[in-house]
Amino acid sequence: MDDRDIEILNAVFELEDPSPKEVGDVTGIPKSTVHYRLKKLREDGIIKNDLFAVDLEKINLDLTIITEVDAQYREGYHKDVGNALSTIEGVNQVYFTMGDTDFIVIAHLPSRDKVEELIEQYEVIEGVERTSSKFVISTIKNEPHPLRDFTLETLRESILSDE
Amino acid sequence: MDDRDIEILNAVFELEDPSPKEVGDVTGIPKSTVHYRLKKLREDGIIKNDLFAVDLEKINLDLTIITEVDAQYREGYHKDVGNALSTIEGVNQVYFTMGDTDFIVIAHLPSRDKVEELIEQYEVIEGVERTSSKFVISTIKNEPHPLRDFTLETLRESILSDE
DNA sequence: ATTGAAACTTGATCGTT
DNA sequence: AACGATCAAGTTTCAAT
Repeated sequence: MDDRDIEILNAVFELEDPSPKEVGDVTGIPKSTVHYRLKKLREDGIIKNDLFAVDLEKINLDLTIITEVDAQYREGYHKDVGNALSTIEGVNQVYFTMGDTDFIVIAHLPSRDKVEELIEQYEVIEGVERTSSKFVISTIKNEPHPLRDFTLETLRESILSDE
Repeated sequence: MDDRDIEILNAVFELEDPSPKEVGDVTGIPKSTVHYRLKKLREDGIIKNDLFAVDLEKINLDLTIITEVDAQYREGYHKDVGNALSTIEGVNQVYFTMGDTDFIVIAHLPSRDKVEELIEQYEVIEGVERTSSKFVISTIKNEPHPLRDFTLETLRESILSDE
């Protein structure tokens, strides 16, 4: 992972639909070299192809619910409760956070009358003690490519730091 | 938007690196038809090409902070505060939620000593009254393709409902 | 690890139904 | 709107450095 990889990554995330040719055109690096580097980045698990983002609004899945789930502490329960939460239909993100034993869960739903159902599913998980949900009125930002949230300098620092 | 589109969408999100050929092979729909349909879905803004997901851990951006930001209510402040939050480096998701005038903000950072800095930036925004942050110990799930969180039946119901 | 050139695959177009 | 045939374009491979 060197400066050249970062240059390529940056181009990949700036372009909407990157390809060896496009990245090559933008960076001036020959496309066969870009191909070689991208292959390596994929092999190393740093990036994976994952095409197409969806506009949730357009398909009626724009109801977003953010829930704080408290669970009682027990050996291994982070994982068990976390996995149980992860497999519930509509659940998109599950974070296990510091402090009390709790989770932040973000889910999408097609309609408001499914909300009760969803929360019920959270509460029925063994170990879960309390849930507290918020409706999202509007999603102001949701960037599928976190790399786009950073400047090139920050990326360089962050990526090259642990070599 | 019909059943055939849903079939194609489903194949697209099941495959890691979809293409007219692959989708055609999987669904049995001729690739020229798949091409035609995908083009339409793109034109309608339902999907957009957005290649490559990153493993944040591998590039030292795996520190996640979830913050609840309270702002005092004023005409148009939802938008102003939301936009201000959105442009802060590292901020990945911003939700404006129901109830009190508040936001849920998810950010990624390269290191813990940048956290103070981040929160400081939240608090300096005009109208922001209070922030409360949680460190994420582990990200149990974060699915870049929300469609993968649903069964085909739910998708069908949800997508076809508003025609 | 890099790259120019060759070989091959496939995405995109077109014309017909 | 669907799709078979065609072609231009891009991806991938390869050999030399």
